[in-house]
Amino acid sequence: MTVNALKRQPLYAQVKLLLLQRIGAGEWQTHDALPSEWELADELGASQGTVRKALSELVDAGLLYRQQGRGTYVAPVPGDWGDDARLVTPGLFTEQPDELAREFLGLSRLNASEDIAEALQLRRLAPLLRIRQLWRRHGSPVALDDVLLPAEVFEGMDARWLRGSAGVYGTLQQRFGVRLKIVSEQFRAEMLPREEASLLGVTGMVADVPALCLLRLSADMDGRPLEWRQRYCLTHQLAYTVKHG
Amino acid sequence: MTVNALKRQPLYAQVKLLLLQRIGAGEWQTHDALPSEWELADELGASQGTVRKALSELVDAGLLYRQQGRGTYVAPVPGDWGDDARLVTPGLFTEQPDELAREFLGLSRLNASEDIAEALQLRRLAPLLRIRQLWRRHGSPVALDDVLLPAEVFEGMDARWLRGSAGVYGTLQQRFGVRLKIVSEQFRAEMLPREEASLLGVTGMVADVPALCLLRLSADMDGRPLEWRQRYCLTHQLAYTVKHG
DNA sequence: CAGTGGTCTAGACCACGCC
DNA sequence: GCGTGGTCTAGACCACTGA
Repeated sequence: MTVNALKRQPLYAQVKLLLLQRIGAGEWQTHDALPSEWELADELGASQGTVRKALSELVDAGLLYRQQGRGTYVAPVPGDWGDDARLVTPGLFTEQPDELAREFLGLSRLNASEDIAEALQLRRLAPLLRIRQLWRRHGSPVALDDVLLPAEVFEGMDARWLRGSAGVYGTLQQRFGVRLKIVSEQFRAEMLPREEASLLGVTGMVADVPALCLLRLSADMDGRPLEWRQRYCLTHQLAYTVKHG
Repeated sequence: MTVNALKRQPLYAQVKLLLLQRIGAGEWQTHDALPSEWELADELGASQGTVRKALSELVDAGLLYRQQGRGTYVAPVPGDWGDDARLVTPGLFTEQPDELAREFLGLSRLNASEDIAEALQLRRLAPLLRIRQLWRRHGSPVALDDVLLPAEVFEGMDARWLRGSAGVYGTLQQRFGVRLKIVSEQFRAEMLPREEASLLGVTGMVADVPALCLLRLSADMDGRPLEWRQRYCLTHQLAYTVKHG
């Protein structure tokens, strides 16, 4: 490597970081081809094998995909359900899931509770952005999201962006160059709280409904936690399915 | 490579498969060191880099672990909760989880329902082994497992083995040389059924309790589905936490 | 056919654990 | 100091894609 021996990081890690930054900066758009492994190797003064190792890790991380004989491409940003999670019929693991329609409900501000401040490594009562959105399947509400983001990091967030089709993760990538990665998720069964029941259209006689409550913590590629998401799912006839590695 | 060019598999894949078989056969025990990368390379007639690639994939798959400067070792078989799942306090992602005690309840036989037969790629009504076990935290029941396995594959299963500390996955590894890997999991919120409520010690006035219902499909390293597990978790004060890769 | 990713080698050097 | 895993290189060949 010509220059970048500044840090005592392995060369492939430096290459990976550099590519990560250039992808984040939008140098290549989704489904654009990167330069070939040899071109990158020349350009960065590393060998093809070293570049290949860096690219492989980015492929494993889901940021790139490869096609033999063609090239290496920028992968689309995963939607708000991630690459591996879907809502399908309980017990049927091979079922093709139906598409969910996203409905943006609102963008507001609030202050971090103690738990959330700790998880996001913020001070208590730190300002947060709250994004609410509803998921519908065949027109019926099936899930409700509360997405909490550190307000200082995402200053200038515009509700109009969130009405678009990109979802929260897509918007963060496009507007702020931040790519989130799920760190940890918690699942619980709860009786659906009143406010959420109302938003999910569960009212009247059948008000006492159990709901799947998902808590998600996500971080950027450097590991800085940036998202706390709470999702209520109606799993009366559906199951929250996660495919493993 | 000297001989093994039989299949049109890459050499590293053949090496990986060979090591997988030798590990499964018990050639090395848990925490035993494998031969060094160079020794394996000599022995198998491959280069160190090729052996390294095979080992790396086994490390990624969780079967081996490495210690720089020391060696490569056989990883312990993960417990019935997997490497990444725990029960912790909701909202606290960094909490150290308390240990769960496992209580074997029984081994019985039944015939596969349609769903299960399909998921396990068996004929309808195929015979299954059913293992029931209870999980306690600080003495209180918190989860109940029904593990269903194809009876023909695990003929000779002995209840005494399952009383031991190895758990289901440990027993399958030790007694049958089969290592399972979680393929997919489904989460739902349900009202706890009567039978499960009774086993979990939820009785009387507070009988109407929501429970987290987990459905898990696992396969061996060749991808053959071999386990259908249903788990009810009491998530009143706990959350089922999954760490992501 | 040329260009790309995918595999493999031999050899080198580094960083770490341990005696 | 020695043996281990961890990195890096240069060069080779294969398999696939698309003009």
